[in-house]
Amino acid sequence: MKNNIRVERAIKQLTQEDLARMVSVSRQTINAMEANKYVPSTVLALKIARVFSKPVEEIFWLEETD
Amino acid sequence: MKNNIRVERAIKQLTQEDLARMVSVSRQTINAMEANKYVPSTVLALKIARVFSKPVEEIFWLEETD
DNA sequence: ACAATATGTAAAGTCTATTTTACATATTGT
DNA sequence: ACAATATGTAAAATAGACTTTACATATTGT
Repeated sequence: MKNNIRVERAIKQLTQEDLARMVSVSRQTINAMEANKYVPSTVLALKIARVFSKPVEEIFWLEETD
Repeated sequence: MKNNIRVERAIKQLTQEDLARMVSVSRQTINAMEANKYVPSTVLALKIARVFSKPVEEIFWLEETD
């Protein structure tokens, strides 16, 4: 699975720490997600999508290998 | 977080085991999700939404407590 | 009623999401 | 250039996602 978080964050001019606070996780969690180091929970995906006012599918998408 | 999986599954006339196979998890995983016993990964949410041809947000939604 | 299928649930195990702390490097503003 | 802010990353710890096995109950079709 891949994601667009870094781009969406740039559009909204949010730092990793800003976003982390908005969705109640640590900054390292945001950093690791952007680096595709792990798959977030659905709760976190819904919260992030809500911050960016976009559907989950526009921010996270499956790859062949998923 | 809550979900609609049982309803969507009924609409498509799929058993828990059918759905489990389609998204490559165990039947107990589907059963536990329907019973709100845990929050699935985003990969699993995307796969389930794809099976039902609906956006993730129409199948999973945040509660106040999330 | 009987047989087959579907669902509920539980326990133990594995794997991985997420946190905390800490430090190094990169970027930005003045 | 300097100071402040932002990002990368790592290690150890905790919590929770997901599996496997197993059994009990409920539902459905004949």
